[in-house]
Amino acid sequence: MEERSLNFLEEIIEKDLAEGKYKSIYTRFPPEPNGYLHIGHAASICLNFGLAIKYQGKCNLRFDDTNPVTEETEYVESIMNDVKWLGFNWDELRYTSDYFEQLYAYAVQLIRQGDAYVDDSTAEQMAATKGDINKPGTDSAWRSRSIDENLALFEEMRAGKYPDGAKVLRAKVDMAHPNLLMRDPIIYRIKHAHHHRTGDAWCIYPMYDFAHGQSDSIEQITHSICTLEFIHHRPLYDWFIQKLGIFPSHQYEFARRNLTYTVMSKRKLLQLVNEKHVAGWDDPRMPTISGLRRRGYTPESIRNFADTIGIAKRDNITDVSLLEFCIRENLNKVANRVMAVLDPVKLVITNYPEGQTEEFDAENNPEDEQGGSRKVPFSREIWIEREDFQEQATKKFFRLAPGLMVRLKYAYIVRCDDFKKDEQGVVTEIYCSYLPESKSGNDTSGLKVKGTIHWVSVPHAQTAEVRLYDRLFRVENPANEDGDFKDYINPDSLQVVANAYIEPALTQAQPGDRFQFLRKGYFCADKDSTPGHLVFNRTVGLKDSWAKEAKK
RNA sequence: AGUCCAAUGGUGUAAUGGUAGCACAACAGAUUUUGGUUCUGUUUGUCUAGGUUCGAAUCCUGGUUGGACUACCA
Repeated sequence: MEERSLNFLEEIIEKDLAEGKYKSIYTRFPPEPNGYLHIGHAASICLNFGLAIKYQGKCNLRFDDTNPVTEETEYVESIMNDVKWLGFNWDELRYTSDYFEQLYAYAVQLIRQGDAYVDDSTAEQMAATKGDINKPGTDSAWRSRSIDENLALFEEMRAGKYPDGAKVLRAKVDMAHPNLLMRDPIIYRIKHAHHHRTGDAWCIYPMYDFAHGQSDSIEQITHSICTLEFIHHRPLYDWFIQKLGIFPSHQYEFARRNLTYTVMSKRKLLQLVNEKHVAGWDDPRMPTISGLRRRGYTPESIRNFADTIGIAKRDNITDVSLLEFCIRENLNKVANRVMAVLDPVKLVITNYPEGQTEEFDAENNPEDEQGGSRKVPFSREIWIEREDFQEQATKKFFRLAPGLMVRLKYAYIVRCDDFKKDEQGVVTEIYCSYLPESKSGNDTSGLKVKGTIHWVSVPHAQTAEVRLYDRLFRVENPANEDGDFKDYINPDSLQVVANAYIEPALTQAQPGDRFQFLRKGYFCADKDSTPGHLVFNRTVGLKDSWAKEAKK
């Protein structure tokens, strides 16, 4: 087992455990069901569930559903699905809405203690009396209502006597506090809205600040981990726990994870979906977990990525090449190799008898001794990749050009003798002769060739649609650029190859199956596939040192 | 401007007063029936100025830079 240093949360936990502050730890992953989870959430999921596993504690999945206007059951389902797919099991499935009655009682307690009051101010009036960063706020005219009046009014709010916005319940903290969140924050507002779980039972809903900490407390969460932007909420979080005298959960913050060449805010992702810049939340170009899944990413690779980037408290933007490294590393070990030609040109082996065919053994995965092999048919005419031929070989080009030899993977060495072009100058056929004694496995030719290329036999070829995905944005950090982030969308983020040629064995592929298309990259059969029409998504290309060399 | 948070190679992250390390990326080479994989090597870093100390990335002070906060969102 590799010795790894602790991150700052593990240090806190080990200290708490060592000092006997807690017998075991309890964490939670608390998404609001108002969108799909993305790779940043995946890091948070791995963190919260991972800590619980590492320290033999527990971790809940809790939906923070206090705003009925934006939340939907569709999101609840996708979130549960994503967490499970990533490989985690929650101890308890909870909803903040489970606690509405308890939260209401907490609010009443605060009123009785003189720590909360009903305010009739409008939103504008409240903003005007809030003060700002440099200026203290001023007390609301309703701040000194009697406890009995507050109690009665709050009950009426719940009973539906008032329209949206007519009244709010506020905590009585300090209107001059340097932390704006402590200037008598709103804790309940009136919303005559249908809730995805409680239906029309309520017309008042608690605010985040009056729900999150209390929910943590109810669930006996010991370490409540959230992102940095909530750091200013911590004094309020602690204030409520202290005033209510409930289980003291503690909040800890870490920096949210960012990735280059994408956006990570739910609002922006929702825009991409609604404005049809992508085909949906699970479009393979999206950084959503469902998008990555459809793209062909494995749970293991995402967990490994989350582990590798670690956690800290400083702003960050991780290079997407690290994510790509993680999926390549995983797929290299488990994905079967197959041959597919994406941009075909015909190669004729002039000295191979017409009508003759052969079958070669092809190993499924050189990285896996148990991977087995399959048969690949061969004939006089084969499809090869257009980029594997040059009319005049540039320097260091180890593939086909007149006079040059390559090995056809699993088959023979061929020498290029000639080629044919059409009126536009496009190469239409390449003529080669093969060396019968160079047969793969018992090559007695004594020849060494530098290049090996993939191919598909023309009469045996099947077709498939192949979707070549690239990064969604042209710039590293679209959210930081001037103007609309959507101006930086990469127009070539999807290229569709309508008719790629694939070897016959591939027609057995089921949606979700992952392969390495030899020399091209890793691909995943898409859910759009039908028995007669296979669709493959490119997960990620292979590292391509020739592409770099060719640019020089 | 007030409060809070953070500053370590191109990127991410370690070193918890004692040799600045790891991964990705980049570069060079070896191996290779994938220009893949694997292996070897190389380049690049402690924001700044003081202070404490035998010794500071680490502790202290000032500065600089970046971020967060002024929703009846979470």
